[in-house]
Amino acid sequence: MTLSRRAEDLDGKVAERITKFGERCRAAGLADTAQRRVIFRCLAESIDHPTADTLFLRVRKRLPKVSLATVYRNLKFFSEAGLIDEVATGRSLSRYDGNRDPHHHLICKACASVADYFEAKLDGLALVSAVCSVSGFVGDFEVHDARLSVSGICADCRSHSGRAVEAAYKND
Amino acid sequence: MTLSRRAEDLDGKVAERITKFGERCRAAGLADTAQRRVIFRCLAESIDHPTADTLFLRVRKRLPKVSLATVYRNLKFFSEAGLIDEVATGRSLSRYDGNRDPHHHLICKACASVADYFEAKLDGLALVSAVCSVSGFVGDFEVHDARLSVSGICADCRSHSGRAVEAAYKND
DNA sequence: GTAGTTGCAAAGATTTTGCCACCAA
DNA sequence: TTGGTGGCAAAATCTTTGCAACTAC
Repeated sequence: MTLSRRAEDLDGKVAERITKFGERCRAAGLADTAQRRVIFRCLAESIDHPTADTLFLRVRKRLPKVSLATVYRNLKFFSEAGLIDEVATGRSLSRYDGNRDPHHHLICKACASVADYFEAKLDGLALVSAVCSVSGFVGDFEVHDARLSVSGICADCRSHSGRAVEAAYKND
Repeated sequence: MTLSRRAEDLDGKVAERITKFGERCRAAGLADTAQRRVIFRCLAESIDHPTADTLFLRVRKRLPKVSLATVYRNLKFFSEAGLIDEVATGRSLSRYDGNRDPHHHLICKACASVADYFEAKLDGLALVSAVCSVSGFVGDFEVHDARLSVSGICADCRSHSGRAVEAAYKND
């Protein structure tokens, strides 16, 4: 596994997201700054749903003077503007996802890593449409999105008996 | 809405969980102390998936001398022992759920409140078996559980245009 | 020019830990 | 007894904020 998305993705949707970031930013009332472009690009190119701190380390490689506060601030702005998602992991550390296309998450109970899980059959199972079947509401709750959170143990933790995969990423 | 579960639940599964807590605790190698019983009981009787701090305030009503550290420590122990769940919310504040029966969550983007969502058609077992049609694995990932995280805007936030429901609970 | 943005440092919030007295087994 | 547990306070970690300098529009 690498830190970057698969090549076929990079040439497609990810590249498009990065290209359109500037206009999406302005549409949200946010100035199009160098820091924001790099923060978004680093997140969009990551497949590991990084924490703010992990992303900061990656951003700093391209923008050595960037501050952690700027990363935190903009992750929050992006999230509020719907440009990125905060991942629901059940851990207190916030993780972010630059891919807002419908997909699910595999969350490791041992190392808290998060992997994407695309499964057309589940969309076919009508999970999301079942949830939103009544005009986008469940009772009084206005449904925006429904995702699967699949929890268990990732391959790395099973083979290394609990050693945190995260460790490898921390040395960014 | 109240802070306690519906009466028909209280007389049933919730009461049973509380009754069996002692033996479940010892089975997990944890001593059966007064603090642990109250912490678990307060969580099991809550329907709002409280944060550690909110739960601490409720526990303190029954055990005035309890410390916040004890609540944090035991929530972690209970979670590791599989007695409770940490709720995946996409916010940095950890929330806990004393109900480990299969159910889903409605997570408000505005106030971060979490409500339960029971739907027989989408019950956890059906999801798990759908997800891991091949012997409990998705690729190399060992699946333990699969839940829906439904995000959107809760009734309170829609009617009060964003006022945090949480505020009501904070005054425990 | 002006409003919005950044970096820095400091503060705030959340969670964990060390240590000794105390309690359950 | 005796190892596990709890309370307290301090530390560690994570996130937000105030402010002066800088930048996009």
